[in-house]
Amino acid sequence: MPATKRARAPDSSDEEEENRPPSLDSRASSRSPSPELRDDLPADELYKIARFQQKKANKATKALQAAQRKLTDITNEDDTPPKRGRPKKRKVDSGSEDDTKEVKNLAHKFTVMNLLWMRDLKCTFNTDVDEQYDPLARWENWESKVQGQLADLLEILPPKFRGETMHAQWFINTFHVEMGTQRSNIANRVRRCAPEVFNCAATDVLTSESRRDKFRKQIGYVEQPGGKSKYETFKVDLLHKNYNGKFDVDTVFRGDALHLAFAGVTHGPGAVTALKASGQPTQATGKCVSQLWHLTNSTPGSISASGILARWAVSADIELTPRGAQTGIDWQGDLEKYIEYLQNGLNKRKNLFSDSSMQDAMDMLDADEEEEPAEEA
DNA sequence: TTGACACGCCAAACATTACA
DNA sequence: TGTAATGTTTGGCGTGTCAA
Repeated sequence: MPATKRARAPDSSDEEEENRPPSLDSRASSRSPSPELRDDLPADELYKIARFQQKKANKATKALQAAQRKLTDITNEDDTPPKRGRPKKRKVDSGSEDDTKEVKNLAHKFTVMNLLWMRDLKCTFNTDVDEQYDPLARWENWESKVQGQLADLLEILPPKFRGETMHAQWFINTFHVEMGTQRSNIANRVRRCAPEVFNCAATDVLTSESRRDKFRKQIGYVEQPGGKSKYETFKVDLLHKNYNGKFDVDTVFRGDALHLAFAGVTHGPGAVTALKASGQPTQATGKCVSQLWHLTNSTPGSISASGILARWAVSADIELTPRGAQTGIDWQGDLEKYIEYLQNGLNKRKNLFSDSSMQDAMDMLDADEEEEPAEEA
């Protein structure tokens, strides 16, 4: 076990704290100015007011439900005085063995196929669905991001886990822990595959310094006038097929490294070698997650995660954290921008794609006439 | 048919940092 | 200072392949 000193990366969610609505605080909504209702208001204004009132009602309901859950927690708590020393781990509540196993599997799949990181996971699970949530406005603010996460979750959760079960402590904890484990596993795997993926010597990716020296330009590092430097989000060599120095809608998310990283995650390290040699990821001899999860198609989340993992694998960062401790790259922010970009592209193609490969998804995006994303313009 | 082997998943142990 | 949170590593185990 290498005992490397590690500086805790600042949580990228901190930045969002200011924009974060106090969703469980009913007093907050009463501070907000209420739109004025008049007879001569146009339909779209009336719609806005209806949404505003609906949100207020939802907030009040949420506050009540949160209070009820808290009361239940307190009631269930053991009231014996705490003993000295490290307390024994208590099993508060738990699902059946089969349910727990299923939740673990769902969390693993969700991490790879939907969101590598979730914003405030525990809050998301305790947030109630906003019926007025608009997927097209998902990335506008913190609240809609949470609703987007919730929508993603509800899409993958079987009916038996929706409702009260997904508010259960054992369920949230299991999902949380397993997302972390899965992140760690795939990060470890992708980095192990890095020499194969990037056609380089093992020593090139061995240390933070060697990766920085050899690959930082490929993952978006640019020097700016005045001695400053930064990492680009979209103008990144390895995201593109045959990168020509600028963002290209025809080749972005087509980089070989993305395909290889995705193959490594879903079919195992052996598939990376096979994909490079024959163009097809061979079937792993053991069980691979592709089989376990019955994967039939890629998603904006999985394509974005492949982009992040491919970049991170050859970055100077030692750990896969929301914000890189060595590079300062906001990995979680970049991930969300990728998903936003891909989803916007897909929404313009009638909201869905059911094709069987990442290539097909990219082909659809290719046809899109979208120019360079606004934040990179 | 069977045993050896390769491959990949997973959970537990461990390390480190942040925070109360 | 103790604990929670987060991430890494690794050994055990399950599964598929192949040769004898």
